[in-house]
Amino acid sequence: MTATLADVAARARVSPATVSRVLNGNYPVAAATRERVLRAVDELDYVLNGPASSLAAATSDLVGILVNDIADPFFGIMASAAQSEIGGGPGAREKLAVVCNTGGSPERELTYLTLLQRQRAAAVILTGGALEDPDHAAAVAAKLGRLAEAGARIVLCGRPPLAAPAQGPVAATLTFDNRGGSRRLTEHLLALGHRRIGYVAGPEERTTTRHRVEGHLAALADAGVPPGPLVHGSYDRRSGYDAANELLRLDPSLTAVVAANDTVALGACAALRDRGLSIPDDVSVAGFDDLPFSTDAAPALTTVRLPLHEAGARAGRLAMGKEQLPPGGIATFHGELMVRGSTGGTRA
Amino acid sequence: MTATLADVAARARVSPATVSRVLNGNYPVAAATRERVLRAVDELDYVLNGPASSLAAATSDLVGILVNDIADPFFGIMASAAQSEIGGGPGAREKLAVVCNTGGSPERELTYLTLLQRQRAAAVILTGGALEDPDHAAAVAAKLGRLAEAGARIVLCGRPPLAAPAQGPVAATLTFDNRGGSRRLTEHLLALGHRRIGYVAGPEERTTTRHRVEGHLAALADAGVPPGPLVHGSYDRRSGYDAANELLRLDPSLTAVVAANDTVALGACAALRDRGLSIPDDVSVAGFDDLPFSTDAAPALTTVRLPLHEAGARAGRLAMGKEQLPPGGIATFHGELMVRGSTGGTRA
DNA sequence: ACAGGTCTAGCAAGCGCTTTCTATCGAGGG
DNA sequence: CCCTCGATAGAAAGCGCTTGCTAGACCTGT
Repeated sequence: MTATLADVAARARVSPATVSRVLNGNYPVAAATRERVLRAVDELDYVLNGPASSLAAATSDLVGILVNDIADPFFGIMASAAQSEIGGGPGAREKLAVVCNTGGSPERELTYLTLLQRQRAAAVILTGGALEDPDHAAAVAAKLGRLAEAGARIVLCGRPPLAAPAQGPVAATLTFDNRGGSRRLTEHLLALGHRRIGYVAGPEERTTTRHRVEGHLAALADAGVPPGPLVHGSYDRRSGYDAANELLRLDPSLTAVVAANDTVALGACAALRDRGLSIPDDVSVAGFDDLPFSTDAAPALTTVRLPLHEAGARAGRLAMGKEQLPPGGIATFHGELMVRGSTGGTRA
Repeated sequence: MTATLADVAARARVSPATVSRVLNGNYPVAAATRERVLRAVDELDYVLNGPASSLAAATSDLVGILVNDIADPFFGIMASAAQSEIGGGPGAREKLAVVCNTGGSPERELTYLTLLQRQRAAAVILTGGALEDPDHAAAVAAKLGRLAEAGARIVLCGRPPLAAPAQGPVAATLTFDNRGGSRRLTEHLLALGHRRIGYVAGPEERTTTRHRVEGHLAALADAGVPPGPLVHGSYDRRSGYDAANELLRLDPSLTAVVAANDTVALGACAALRDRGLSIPDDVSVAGFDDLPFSTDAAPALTTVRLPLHEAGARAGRLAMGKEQLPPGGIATFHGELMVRGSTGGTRA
């Protein structure tokens, strides 16, 4: 049926061992022999049997990238960047970077981790906010430990480091300074004169959500301004729409709304518009992440730009071992406040 | 180091064969024995060795989903839908749905196909427009043939069927009626009175690009309206921005611009705004796909909604064999015209 | 001319699992 | 009460590849 190593060997009149070595290029083979083998490979349309190879070598060339929502460009951008660093490593044996969509479900996250462990993945990148449930965190930590033990390089990207003992197996952690970015955003609003600011938070129990809320509250506290209403929701447009309405119900005098991310912010904008409120004249709105479309909203969204591409690329490189961080090292990426049309001064 | 089947067998005081059978559940095993084995698995934290298993069984549980741009929600939505159908098939052995980002590069597409073949993938889903280069098309067709031969189920989603002989190995093809959708969109513009319509096309040599252009031209031809300027570009916002400027340079009297997709349309809108033109009063703009953010643009984008989620889910089911199409079957999804604020009548 | 290197290539032993074939044990049927 | 059959479990032969070790062949330097 399909050609095997042995077939190639026979055709090239060498031993299977030699073919394997030509293919892996990690052992001296005379140029003439190599040539002959390569020709045979070509003529037979030979394709290495991955499972067999992985079994014998006890490693595979799979690299898993876990994302919470593949339909969200926030993850798409990071995954894309990571993948391009992993794909065609020159010289290195081709790796297969695959993205796994957990959909934010803890079970699926664990399932994927198990499947990757089963495949003896060479590396695993976990992106985006982590769930704060202690049980789940422990389960993930345990799995990661198991994976690392089996030789996988673990990289966290856009999520905080694991608690002390569990962080051990993690090769590198890239975090976003969500707290700081959020704080600067709120400071911007305060500087514009806003005093009644509503907050549309992301899903509860997520690190990202908590950090952004904390930054917001810290800015308010520093300014001696009491926090406005806060409601939680998922990271989608609909949730932003509903939340904005709820916020306004809780406090009709709001002059600004800060959202968990850009998508949610756009939903909030829609709700405000539907109520006949003008942005930013009646209410200012701000998002987070600075996804590509934020600039096309009406008005363009004030938000915090996160270096998603850069972080993803770095994560990819770390996963490939192309770059090192001090073991268990942590690098933090900071956000940049992008002031645009959706925020403005309060009416005097 | 890591526990193996044999370890589990020893602990459960049965043979490896029995453990394997319990795990695969396709052979009668006495309840008591099964119980004992399961306990041992648990106690040892045993995780099946994927490569070994795939090697012995000559199949794997990998399902590849190829996308052109993972950062583009167009693909993200399809991939997400497909993945959720593949993920937790109840009963069935857990499959690992992985998405591979080709970045639109023909080489990477082929590389991924080879890697999936190497892994003995159980199924492969190719999404989005295909390159029309005959050499590449032939190479892809050949690879797909090889994959199918090795037992992989092939599903095309959002791309036209392969040319006659090559379509053979393809289990199912889901196409979008890009031509029809595009035609209706242009008809809408014509009905509004537009006669000078510029077109921002996608990358050349892509089926999607060609079909959308054809639909547009067909509508114009039917109405006896001469085509306006057309420029090609990639599927990103920047490209839309540049193209719109170019279009206006070619014909300053344009009253409407149709874009290859929503992202491009938003770029075009930005360009028009920067030139001080009002949408839709001076120029109408239309997109394609109806991605979630199109509705938040200013003004909201008139576009053609494609049932991305539905198509992706169907593709996932087909890939899993949960659903059948007549062999080599083709299903076509139609787009729905969404008229919103970005298009309006021409000034009388 | 010979001992000691340096290069290449082959042998063969697995890697951990699946699966066919065979063996065993009881339980009915004759 | 012996034999046959169904239900379970085990033995063992691979699946296709990698790699440590060994074996020639050839080249140095002395």
